[in-house]
Amino acid sequence: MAETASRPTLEAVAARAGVSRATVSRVVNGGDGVREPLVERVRRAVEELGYVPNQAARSLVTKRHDAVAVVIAEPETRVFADPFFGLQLRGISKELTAHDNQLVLLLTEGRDDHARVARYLAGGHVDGALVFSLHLDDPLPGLIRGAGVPTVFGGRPGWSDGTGGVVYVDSDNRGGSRNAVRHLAGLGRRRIAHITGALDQTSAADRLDGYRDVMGDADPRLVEQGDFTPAGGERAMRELLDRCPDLDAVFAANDLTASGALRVLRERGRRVPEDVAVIGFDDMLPVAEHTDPPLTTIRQDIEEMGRLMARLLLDGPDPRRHGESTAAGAPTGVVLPTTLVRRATA
Amino acid sequence: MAETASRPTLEAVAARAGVSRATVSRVVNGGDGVREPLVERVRRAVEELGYVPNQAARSLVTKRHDAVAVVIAEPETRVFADPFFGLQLRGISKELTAHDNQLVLLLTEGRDDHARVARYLAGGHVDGALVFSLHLDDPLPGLIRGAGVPTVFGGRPGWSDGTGGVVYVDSDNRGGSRNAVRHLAGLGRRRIAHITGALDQTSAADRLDGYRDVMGDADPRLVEQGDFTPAGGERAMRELLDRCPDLDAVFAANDLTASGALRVLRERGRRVPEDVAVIGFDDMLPVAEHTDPPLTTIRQDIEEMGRLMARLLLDGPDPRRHGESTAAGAPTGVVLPTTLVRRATA
DNA sequence: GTGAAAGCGCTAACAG
DNA sequence: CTGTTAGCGCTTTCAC
Repeated sequence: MAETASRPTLEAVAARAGVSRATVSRVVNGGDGVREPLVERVRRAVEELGYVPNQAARSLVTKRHDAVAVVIAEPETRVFADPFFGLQLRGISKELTAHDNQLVLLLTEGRDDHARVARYLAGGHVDGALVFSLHLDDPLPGLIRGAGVPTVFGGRPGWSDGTGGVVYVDSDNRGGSRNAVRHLAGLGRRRIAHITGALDQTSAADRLDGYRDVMGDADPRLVEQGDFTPAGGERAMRELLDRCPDLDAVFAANDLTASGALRVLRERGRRVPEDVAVIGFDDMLPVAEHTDPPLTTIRQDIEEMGRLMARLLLDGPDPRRHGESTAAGAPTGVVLPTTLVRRATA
Repeated sequence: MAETASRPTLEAVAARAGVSRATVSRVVNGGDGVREPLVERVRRAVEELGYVPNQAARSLVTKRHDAVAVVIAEPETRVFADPFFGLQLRGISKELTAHDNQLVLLLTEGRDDHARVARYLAGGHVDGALVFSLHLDDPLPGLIRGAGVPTVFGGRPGWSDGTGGVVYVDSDNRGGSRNAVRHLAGLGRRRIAHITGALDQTSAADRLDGYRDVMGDADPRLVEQGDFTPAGGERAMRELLDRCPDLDAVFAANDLTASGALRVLRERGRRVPEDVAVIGFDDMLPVAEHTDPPLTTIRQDIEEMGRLMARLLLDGPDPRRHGESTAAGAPTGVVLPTTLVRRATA
């Protein structure tokens, strides 16, 4: 690849404006403490020369990079199969942009990549990291914490090993789940089944907990494991129907799962919502609006989660020594509310 | 946000290994021209100290960044609604990683962002750019070419203004399209309709051209405009059915569109494929495998497109003065083949 | 083959 | 308020 063409330096601008490099630097960085006429002259010189600061030189002295890494683990599975991460990225990007930070995307596919990511983060190339760690046993979070970079996690990490101080943003999975099941119960449904997500992710576990909160010690055969995919939803729905033909409602761990369940329900001749009411989770528009019939679901504001993660990283609580307890001693998780969106299935 | 903790420098490693900074530098950068025992000593020192080169310092002198920007315009519309960009990103990421390059993600949402991106690219922060420009009238490509950064476009740009030398990677949309229509014709279908994509994108235009290549001057009422979304597919399908109740096949511009069309077909009581054969484009697995019935479609290897874009940027033809004609004078577009994947709808 | 020295372009004390 | 002066950590001639 080609080298970047040589661009004008501070020196050049200074010469043109007839001032010192330091003055130009001051103006470029906000212009405080420089008298108006000079500011003006420098601005013009910058303009005329098309000067853009050299970030490398700046970083070298400031030790800041104005860049944040976004680490997404295991794209092979879900990533981009549903729009989840895309939306999250959008939120992150907006917030970072507003703070003049760049987004360095790190996608990982396995153990080798973990080492690579850890090395990169430890290398101090970025000011912080936003990490999506999907699985309970993922070694990545540990590596990352070891790297000593301020980090915010997307979704509650599974390894709450008591260290506290882990910063994360999550939806109120448990509460939303309760809401869903209560809604179903309010509709008069009594045999409410649940298709879980991949239970090695806290979001799935939390949603299952929410279901149990409301259902108490209901028939355990009403719960079947899914994996957040339509195919998993189909499989689980078939299983459930065979096992409990009398079920009259299904709460699916996400919209994709619900779409699979819906397909099986139709195939088996159950009317939705007359015979079986269905409710999903996520409110993934392209999915939820186009199932047949349109899906009632629990909405989480995914883009906002992304934005919040970035904000937390940039202004966050005690970012100096992330990983320790804060002064308050509290683990700093932020949980966003969910809302029920009613369409046609429940 | 916190500053990056201070890490060991070249100097420290040199001291520890009992050599000069220059020697350490040589070893770190491949170790050519350094005698084996010394290499060994330095390696150990690096290891023990956990030394990682400071990229900013290196860039400052080499003027290279080992970083590539990926610019995705207008996320609001399609991006991440279908897995297209995600897959592409994955391919890009893999290739960049293999070349030790970082991926800087630039998402844009409007005119303001354009200026921002142009400034960033012109600022020489990255060694090159991978750009997805969706719309014919997008000003972004122009701005980017003006920034003087080596660039590879994803999808054939619409503004082939005769300058030549534009490097891009695209699927054989037109050929794939012909293939689809011929397949339908081979099945004995005669009234083959086409639901287009958003026609301000070259991929949609090319697919329409392919359809016409085969259909010649067929009934123009068999073509209805869509927009690459399921909703657009539904709308267009309804229209088509009203206008030409005798149609016996539909070629949709992408799988999402086909899924919408399928829904309407079912709703109107047409059996697929008996009454109406349907074929899509993309082979977006989560969509194509789970339509009802599973969708026959034209596959394009999206991840490979991404990988190829990155490869082209990194080793590309005459990258020094991108934008000019190459020695051969040819515009350097790379077009990837497509294949027909037969499932149940055609 | 190895070391010494000179910057890369910028910011941050510190003087003036 | 503005200019002068040191480096930031690294690569790269250029001698030895």
